[in-house]
Amino acid sequence: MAGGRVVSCNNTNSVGGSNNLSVLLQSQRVPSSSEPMDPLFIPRPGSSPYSFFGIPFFPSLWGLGTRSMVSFEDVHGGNRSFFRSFDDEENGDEDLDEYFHQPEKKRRLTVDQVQFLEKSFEVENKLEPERKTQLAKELGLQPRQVAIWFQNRRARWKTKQLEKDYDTLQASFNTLKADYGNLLKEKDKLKQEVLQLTDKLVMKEKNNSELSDVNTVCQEPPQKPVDSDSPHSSYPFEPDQSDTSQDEEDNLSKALFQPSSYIFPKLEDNDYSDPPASSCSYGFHVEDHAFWSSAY
DNA sequence: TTGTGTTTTATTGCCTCC
DNA sequence: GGAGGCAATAAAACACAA
Repeated sequence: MAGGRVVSCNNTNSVGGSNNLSVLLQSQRVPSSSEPMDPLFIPRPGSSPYSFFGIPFFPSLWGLGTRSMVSFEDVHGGNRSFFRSFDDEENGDEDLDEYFHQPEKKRRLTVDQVQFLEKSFEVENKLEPERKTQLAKELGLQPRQVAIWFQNRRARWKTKQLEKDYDTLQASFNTLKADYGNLLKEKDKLKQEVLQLTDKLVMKEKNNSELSDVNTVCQEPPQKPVDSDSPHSSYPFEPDQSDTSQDEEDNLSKALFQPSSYIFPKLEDNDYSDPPASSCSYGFHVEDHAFWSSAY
C-alpha cells in the first residue's frame, strides 16, 4: 500500500471477528499489563475495569479490550504514537489492501477512547473546532468521529435528563395527589359535622316552637275578632313578637339556610369535583367552629 | 445456535446562526 | 451559503435467554 494514504473514518479501526486479517492481527497483539487477557472481553461503558485517572493512560493500548479493534502499532510492531496517523502506512500487504477495501462497517471505540471522550464531555459537552481537532488527534480518530460521538452523547444525556425530570414530576404529582386526598377526607368530615350540628339546631328550634305554641294556646286564647282584612286572618295564633330569644334563633335559622351568607358559602363555588348531594350543601370556615359551639 | 432486545456508531435531512 | 446542532433513523455490535 502506498504511503500517504488517508483512511476514511470508517476504515480506520477494524472489522468484525470473522475477518481473516482481524484474526491475524489479533494473534499478533501483545497484551499489556492492564489489558484483559480474554480476547472476547468487551467492557461496556460505565463498567470498565480501567480508570482514566486512576491508572496510567496507555496510548499504546489503542484497540484495547475489544476483539473488533485493530491496533496499527501491533501490526507494525512498533511503539509509535498511540493514536496513530495513517499517513505513514507503508506496506503493500495484500491482506491489508483487501481489508481496507471491504465494505465499511461500524466499529466501536475502545474503552480508553470512550473514557477519554467521557472525561472531555464532563468538562464541556459542546465541542469547539479546536478541541475537536485536538481530541481527534489525541485519540487517533477522525474529527468527524469525535463530533459524532459528542452528538450522540448529548442525545443520551438529554434522554437521561428527561427521565430524571419525569421522575421528579411524578414524585411531585404523587405528593399533591396524596395531599388532595387528605383534603377531600377532611372536607367530608367537616361536612358531616355541619350536618349533625344543623340537625340538632333544627330539632331544638322545632321543640322550642312547639313549646311556645302550647304555652300560647293554654295561656292566651285568641281574643281578637276575626278581621277579614287582616293579613293574619287565617292564622289565629300569632307568635309573641316580644320573644327576643325566639327572634335570635329565627335569625340563626335563616342564616343557616341562607345560601349567600358568609357563614355558609356554597361549596360549588370552589368545588368542581364533588358536587354536594344533600340539601345541606354549604361549607363554612373552620374558624367559625367556635361560633357554632357557642351558639348552641 | 438463534432470535430478540439494547447499545453504539453513523447517516440524513432540516434548522439556525454567522 | 457553509458550519454545526439536533431529531429521526439505519445498521452493526453486543448481551442474553431459550
